Amino acid sequence: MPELPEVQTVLNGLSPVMSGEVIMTVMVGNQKLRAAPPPDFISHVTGQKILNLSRRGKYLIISLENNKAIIHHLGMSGSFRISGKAGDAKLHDHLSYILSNGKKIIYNDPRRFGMVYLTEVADLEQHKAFSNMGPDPFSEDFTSEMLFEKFKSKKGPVKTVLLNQALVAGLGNIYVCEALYLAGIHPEKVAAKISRQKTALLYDAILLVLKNAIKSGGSSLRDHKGVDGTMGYFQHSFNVYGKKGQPCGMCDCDVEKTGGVKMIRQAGRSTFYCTEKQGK
DNA sequence: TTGTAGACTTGGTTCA
DNA sequence: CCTAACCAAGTCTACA
Repeated sequence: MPELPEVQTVLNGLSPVMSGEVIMTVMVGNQKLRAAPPPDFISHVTGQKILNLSRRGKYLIISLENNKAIIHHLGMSGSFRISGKAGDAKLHDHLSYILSNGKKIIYNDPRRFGMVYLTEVADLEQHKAFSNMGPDPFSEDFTSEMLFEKFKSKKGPVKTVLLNQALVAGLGNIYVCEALYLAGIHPEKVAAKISRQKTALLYDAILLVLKNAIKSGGSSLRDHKGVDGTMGYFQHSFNVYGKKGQPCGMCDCDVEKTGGVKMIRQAGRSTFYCTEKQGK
């Protein structure tokens, strides 16, 4: 499911239910996730009060009273749901927390690309999930000028460069395509050759598309749902993603002539763009 | 060092 | 209609 807006949606749903509660019981399935909970996970987590939940890039962080932090990554298909009753197990449930308020928080992940780590809160920045991670787009460290500076040394296409979490954290295939469209930048443009002015437009576009997607509860293409099962609806606002051959979102040209949104392949991933607004 | 392809895994969609 | 092939929101590793 998860680029930044989807993870934020999950966080917004889980936080009010989990914060301040005590984890009474933890159940870990035997199917291996990409990074399964460590062997001592259950003993360190059980009986602990949850201080708060937060997000860093595409990771969800649950901070506990014993100064441990649970780090969740939802991979490609992970989701959380909140359940009040027993006997509602589903295929691909891998981990569940039963809280002092009686709620059951269940992590489900068909493709098992998800990751669960446990670390000390004080060591979070040094953890391998974050040690090489760029700033969160909503942090003060992420600025237009910083983006321009980072681009200077990048010879690769801007689309691929933006997917690198070490540059800025949280962008994935969908929102990179959408941000480049809003900024009017061709996805194959070499990052180092983008002007300061264009970079400023891109910076604004990234923040705008992420904010709007969060407002919509993320994008529900396949697996993403809110914790109460509701679907995000930002996919209805896509301008180019998944719209091969169709008119782009702000289209005012003749699709018969232009062929509509173009799809290409970059570094093994699909890229969508408008030849009229972003160039050939 | 940097950039790209491949692997991981399951399931939904499309097409012969 | 059934099946096979292909594709997918991410990240890590292995090469060129």
